[in-house]
Amino acid sequence: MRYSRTLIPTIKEVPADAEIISHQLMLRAGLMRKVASGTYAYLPAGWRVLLKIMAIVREEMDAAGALDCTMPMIQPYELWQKTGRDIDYGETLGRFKDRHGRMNVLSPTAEEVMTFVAAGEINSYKQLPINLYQINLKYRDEFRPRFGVLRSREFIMKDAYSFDADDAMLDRSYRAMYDAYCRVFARCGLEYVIVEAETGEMGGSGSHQFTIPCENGEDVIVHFEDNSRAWNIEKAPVDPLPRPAPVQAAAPQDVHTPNVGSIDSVCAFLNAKPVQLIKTLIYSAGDKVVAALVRGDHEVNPEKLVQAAAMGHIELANEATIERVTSAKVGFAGPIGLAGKLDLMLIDPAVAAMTIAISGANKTDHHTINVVPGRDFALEGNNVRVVDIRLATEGDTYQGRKLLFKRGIEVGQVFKLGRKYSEKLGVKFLDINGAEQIALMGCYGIGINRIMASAIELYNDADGIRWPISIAPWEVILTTVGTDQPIVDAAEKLYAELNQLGVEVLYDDRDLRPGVKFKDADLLGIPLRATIGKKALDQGKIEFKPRGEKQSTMIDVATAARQIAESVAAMKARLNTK
RNA sequence: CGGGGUGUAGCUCAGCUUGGAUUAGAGCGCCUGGUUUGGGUCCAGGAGGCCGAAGGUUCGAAUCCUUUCACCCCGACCA
Repeated sequence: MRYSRTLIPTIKEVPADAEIISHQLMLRAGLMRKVASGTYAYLPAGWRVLLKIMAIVREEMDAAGALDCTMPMIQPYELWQKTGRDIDYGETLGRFKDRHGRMNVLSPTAEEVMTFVAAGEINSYKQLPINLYQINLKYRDEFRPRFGVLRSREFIMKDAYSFDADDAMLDRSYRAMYDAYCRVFARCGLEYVIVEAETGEMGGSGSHQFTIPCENGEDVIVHFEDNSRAWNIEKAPVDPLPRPAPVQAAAPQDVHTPNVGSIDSVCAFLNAKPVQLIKTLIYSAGDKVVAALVRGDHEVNPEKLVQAAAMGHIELANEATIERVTSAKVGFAGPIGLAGKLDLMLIDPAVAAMTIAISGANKTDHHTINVVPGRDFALEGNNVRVVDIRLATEGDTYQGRKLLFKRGIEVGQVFKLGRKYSEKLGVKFLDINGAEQIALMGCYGIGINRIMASAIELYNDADGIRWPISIAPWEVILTTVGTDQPIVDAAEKLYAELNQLGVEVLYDDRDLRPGVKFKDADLLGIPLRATIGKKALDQGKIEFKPRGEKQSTMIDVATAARQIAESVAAMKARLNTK
């Protein structure tokens, strides 16, 4: 590709509305432009990067036996109603009515269609296992798109769906994807961490996330110091605190705390610390009401809560429900005498481990002091249980080992879905005995754009991007200094030779000062640069230099193309075998 | 959806508090001519704006008021 004939609109200044480095560099290097909040146009150089990432993903998926296909982006709403995800997804699900008044969904993911299609075609155990995948645009009407391409409304995802006859087969399908993902991210040149994850709205029984640790990540990774295990914050387990020996304490007593509802204001008013408080949160699950008790300085982990409650979709109760259950305004719920008015009360072990606590009094503008868990409210009972329902905090332990936190970007996730979708959409087959069975499923996603952005987050310097060669828009940039005929002739010849050898080369043939061309080359982040200038060329040499290194080596014009091609191959091989 | 902020040239921004001599500006980018050629040359000339939109106040509005839209940040939410 000749630089003068392509469109790579680099800019010197940092765009005002780009906060994180990958977003800034993608704009500055002319890879993309914003069209609206959360939607981007990819320009030629940026699109080349995405194409290369997709090619790697395809190769590894194909090698793992998955089958490339494509599903419609516009899907009938009824499919989503069948699985209940029209509700679960909420406002994030993009939908529109067509001219006939039919409701449609803009695909945010494709479990429903893929399962629907599979249901029509799968009817024998002989067809299993099978794994279908696509690389396609996805749409999610995010509350708040941000961080450039990391949380956009429209993005490219590879999503694969396996259909399996039994648990062992699902395990194998899952493992094949897991291994393929390791290869994909290694080949993309990314350092990644695999974390144990929750399945969230996807449903299912097991999940791992592939995460790129970096400062600007949105996900919190909880891990052992030696990285031998890591969890998504949603999943991270914590050791329960030991139950204290019984203490002598005065009887519980209500105190007047006018208009003091939040933890902070209660602490200020009663001169207490959050650790001394019991936070009582009221949730709804359909028509059931659940209370969740955590210590004042802890947060409820919604995923753990859903698991523990086992009532399906669960959300914070509305004001009316809270007032009905607690007989008080919002902000004054407490555990004493509450269990009888609920379907379920879940108590975090850290609350059970408190000696003397402060809680809401179930009376507007009142709190109760001298609350002793186990004495003033039961820890066990028909509808009362002590169970881990909180988010881990830094300093917590698990299996006696310290838990550390770091941030990361989620670039891929694998799930065992079980029968959640196949049952509702009818993926049935006859087993070897002629008995009807419902297929087990797994689903496996990779965020293509996120790979691009996280590679930049990981590899950049003051001059710009430093692409891993496997996903760089071009492998080599050929730069001429000056426009003397011998220079141009040598460059044209080398350009032709490199193309012949299959090297992806961007030939900067522009009549610009060398400084400008070098700056553009560095900003764009092409891993190797060949420079043809008068002084060296007079001695039959050209300069060759990896991005980011000061020193260039002189190579003979005659053998330059071959040497460059060898360097490219060596760099790629290093990523492939990692 | 709550809180905060910003909309002025393609980009980054000044001007707005205190309305009028600013004929709406600067730097970068763009076009023309010259100059220069190993890390974003220099000189000269030029094109480019309903000051986000709509109402209002005023003799007079980029500037004050009201409404609205868009975008960004924090939060809530989220595979």
